[in-house]
Amino acid sequence: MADVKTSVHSKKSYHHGDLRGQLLEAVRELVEEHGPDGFSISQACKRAGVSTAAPYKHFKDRHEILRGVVLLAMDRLIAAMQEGADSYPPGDPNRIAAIGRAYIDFARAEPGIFRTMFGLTESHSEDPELTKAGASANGIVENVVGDYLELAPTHPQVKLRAYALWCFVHGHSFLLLDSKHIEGLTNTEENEMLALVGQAMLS
Amino acid sequence: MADVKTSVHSKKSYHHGDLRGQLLEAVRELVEEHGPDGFSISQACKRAGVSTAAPYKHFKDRHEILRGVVLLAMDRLIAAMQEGADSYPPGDPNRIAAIGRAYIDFARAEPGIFRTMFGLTESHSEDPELTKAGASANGIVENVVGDYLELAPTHPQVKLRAYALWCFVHGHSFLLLDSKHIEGLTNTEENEMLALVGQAMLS
DNA sequence: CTTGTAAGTTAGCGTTGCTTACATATGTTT
DNA sequence: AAACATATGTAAGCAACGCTAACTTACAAG
Repeated sequence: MADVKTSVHSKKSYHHGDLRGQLLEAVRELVEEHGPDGFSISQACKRAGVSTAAPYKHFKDRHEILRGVVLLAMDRLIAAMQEGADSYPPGDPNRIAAIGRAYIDFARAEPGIFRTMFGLTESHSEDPELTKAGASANGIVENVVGDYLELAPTHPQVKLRAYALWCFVHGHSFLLLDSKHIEGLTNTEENEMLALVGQAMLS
Repeated sequence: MADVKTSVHSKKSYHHGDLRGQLLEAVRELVEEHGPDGFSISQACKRAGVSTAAPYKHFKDRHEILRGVVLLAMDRLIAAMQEGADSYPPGDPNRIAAIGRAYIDFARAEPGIFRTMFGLTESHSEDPELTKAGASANGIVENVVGDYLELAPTHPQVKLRAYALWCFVHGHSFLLLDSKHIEGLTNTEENEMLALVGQAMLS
């Protein structure tokens, strides 16, 4: 029982090592296992090995915990998108498809978290950090589209096309999770569709 | 208090008024007011003027109530889409944009319900009625696209393009709710984008 | 050593989802 | 009409949950 926290330091300090981080991880797992609202603070506490009152030393309420989880997920998603983009040289149309694929792959790999990220009723247009993260993701797409069209990322046409692409990829990701996707859509067909839409949107 | 039930007559409602319907309506209102998970059975019971145990004579559990609310919303959405399509003659490209606009307008008009419809973690690919409703909505789009392309609605190319359009509209609707939409996107610009995407996807 | 503060604990309140047992209204049968 | 079966409501209560209050412990600085 006591060996859990010895991972951090030698002393058997029955003050926790990194409870905040462990809680975020526990909630992330629970959300992934049981859906956006299938988790409870109690369960997360049980996983972290603390009492149910402990989290309130680190988070104001349930919502703030979820916010933390979503922020970390945003970082992962943005990193994946950027990585996808960086796997092709600037101007290469494959860059755009790579970003879309990273987005879709993330939704497939972490459906619970993905749902949570875009399911928060409150705080989405309010929270500055979340807004900033969203803008960051949007910026990646705009940069790549701008490179391709050889226009500034702030150009209205670039922004509109980037947004249209985002709509498509986002919608597809969500429909995938709801199993509403077209029957028998193979991976190659999906890639073809991505390419087709990208092509259509950027010509 | 008692006059509520006198409205209905004999055959349909045995005992009191139409509690099932009243509960569905109460939950719909609550979901719209407080978000997909901001409602409680207790509150709905209070609105319907019954005890908290009454709903369980009509619904198995909380989830089944939500399912009923979502099914009714599906009917409304499908009706709106069909109405949008019917406002233009077959083959008219405006038909496609009209369906998309109906979809988006629904999301804007009933954001809480819209979120709920596509936020249910379980039962989406499982529930036959929901699947059927989803297929029905999909069918509307496929029919219109098929008419336009002068191909059968079951033609692979029709299905793929219809799906791509749906992805776009669905994604845009969701991003709208999350206030992630492009800044200063006017209605006319939105319509232009709809037309542009429709054009691009159907050429 | 004393003391302040950060980070845990226990105990408990109010609400929720749901169940069990009981009460009542309605239609059908006799 | 009386009895029954069924549909539909209530009352009471349990377990789990979010969150708070009050207390306790550990560490670190003076």
